[in-house]
Amino acid sequence: MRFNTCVILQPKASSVAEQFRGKVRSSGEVGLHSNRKPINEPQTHRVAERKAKMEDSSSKHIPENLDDPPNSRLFVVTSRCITEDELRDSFSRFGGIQGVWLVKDKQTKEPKGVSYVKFAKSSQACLAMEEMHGKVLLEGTKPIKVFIAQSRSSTRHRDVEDEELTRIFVMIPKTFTEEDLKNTFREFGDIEYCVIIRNKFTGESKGLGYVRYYKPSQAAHAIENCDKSYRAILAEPRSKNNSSEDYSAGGTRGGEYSSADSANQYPFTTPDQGSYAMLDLRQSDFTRSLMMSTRAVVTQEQIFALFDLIPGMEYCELHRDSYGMSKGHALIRYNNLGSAVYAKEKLNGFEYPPGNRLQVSFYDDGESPAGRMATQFVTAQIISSVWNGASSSQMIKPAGYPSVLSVPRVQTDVNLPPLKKLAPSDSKTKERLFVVFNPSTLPHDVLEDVFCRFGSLIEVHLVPGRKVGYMKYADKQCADEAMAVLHGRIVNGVKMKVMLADPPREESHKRPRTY
DNA sequence: CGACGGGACGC
DNA sequence: CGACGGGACGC
Repeated sequence: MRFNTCVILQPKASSVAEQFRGKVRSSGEVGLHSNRKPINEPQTHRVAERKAKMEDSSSKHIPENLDDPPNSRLFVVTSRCITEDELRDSFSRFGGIQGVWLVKDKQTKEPKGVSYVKFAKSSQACLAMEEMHGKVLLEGTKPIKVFIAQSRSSTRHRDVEDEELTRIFVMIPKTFTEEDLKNTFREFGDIEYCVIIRNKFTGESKGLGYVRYYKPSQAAHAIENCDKSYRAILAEPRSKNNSSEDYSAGGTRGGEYSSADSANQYPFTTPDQGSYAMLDLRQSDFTRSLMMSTRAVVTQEQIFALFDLIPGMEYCELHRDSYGMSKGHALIRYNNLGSAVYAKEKLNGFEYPPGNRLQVSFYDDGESPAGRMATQFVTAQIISSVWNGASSSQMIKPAGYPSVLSVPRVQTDVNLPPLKKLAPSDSKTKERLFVVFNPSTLPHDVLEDVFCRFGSLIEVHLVPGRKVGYMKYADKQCADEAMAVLHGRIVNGVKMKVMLADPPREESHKRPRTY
């Protein structure tokens, strides 16, 4: 036992956050410091299988990786007369000490009253900080101050605040509520609050969240021990926010749409939702009205039924041109812009009756600046959202709607089964297909349209910048059938190789618990 | 040939 | 205020 120093622990506040970190003014210097070499801590290295070479132990480390893992090193301000052994003894009860180092003056070799204590884990360092800060180690000396050491590469000279050590940033299922988040992470410590990052307009979770603990050791414990699939890391402080967060067309910033909730309308166009309330276009007849032209014989009832497939139609009238029956045009109006844009997207070029392509355009032909803006805006949302899973399929009428409307978008040399619903996005993937496109990739929505038809499709994933993608299926047989039917086929002029995907890179993660 | 792996909060 | 050592793997 090298416990020959009487360590006096003065009971004080236990939370670092509450404690006063007063200045230490060490006056006299008692030239008592240990000159012995650093002692090898029983590290958990498994270097055993090396050539027998460096067996003479006591020559190596002070830990090489000073900041590995992050926040595992303490910066300790003490009396100048503290020894390395005394420090080590004081902190060893928190476990995992990898090194203790007293800073000394370069010239005089006198200790400067500051030292570093390296732990194996951040949680150990944090706990030691919380417990030891403010303690009096040597009778008659000032209480010590204990901080997480700045990383060696950092040039900052500020103390690391608890604020930076108590909030973690995690990836969670989109279905998680704040309650779920709290229930998941409270096993690691007392939680001050949980926040889920949501789409500001729709409230839809982005699958990311923050958990604020009361103590750094709790946050560290969570990061070290929570399921790896949460990818927990320390959250960057909010204050020094990245200066450039632009909301404009930011490329991969998709997903800014809502899920359906109200019965007969597209949620992103409900009048009381602010998406583009600023463009006061919702009540404009022009931007909600479509013109349909046809050369074939159609009846008022047929056209009505067709455009009524899109929710929100409030007016539809067919006008026959002279000498009836050979030509006609119809005026259709919806009660919201989104429905009108969607109807145009889906029905323009649609063959009805078969062999006859309908022409559908905006009544104002999209020529007004406001109309163009609105069209672009809503179209962008629709393209990425319509076929995007269970929530959006709610707004599609169950009978016939999808299969009828998707016809003009996809041309292929194979007879496709009708559209099927996507599997819920949190379904477990049972099989993945790897698809190579030649000469170029296909749009996401087209692929979803094609690959969903065998059932249980969870998600289409296109690899950015590559001509390949992955199709995730919740059912193996569905995936196999898709592969059998689609391999080597041509969709919209693009030939596809459809293969089983290699297993994803091993990451030994358990799946997130589902409560 | 043709391979995935991610992340940020209205002041 | 109170901040960064000693010593050198071996293809």
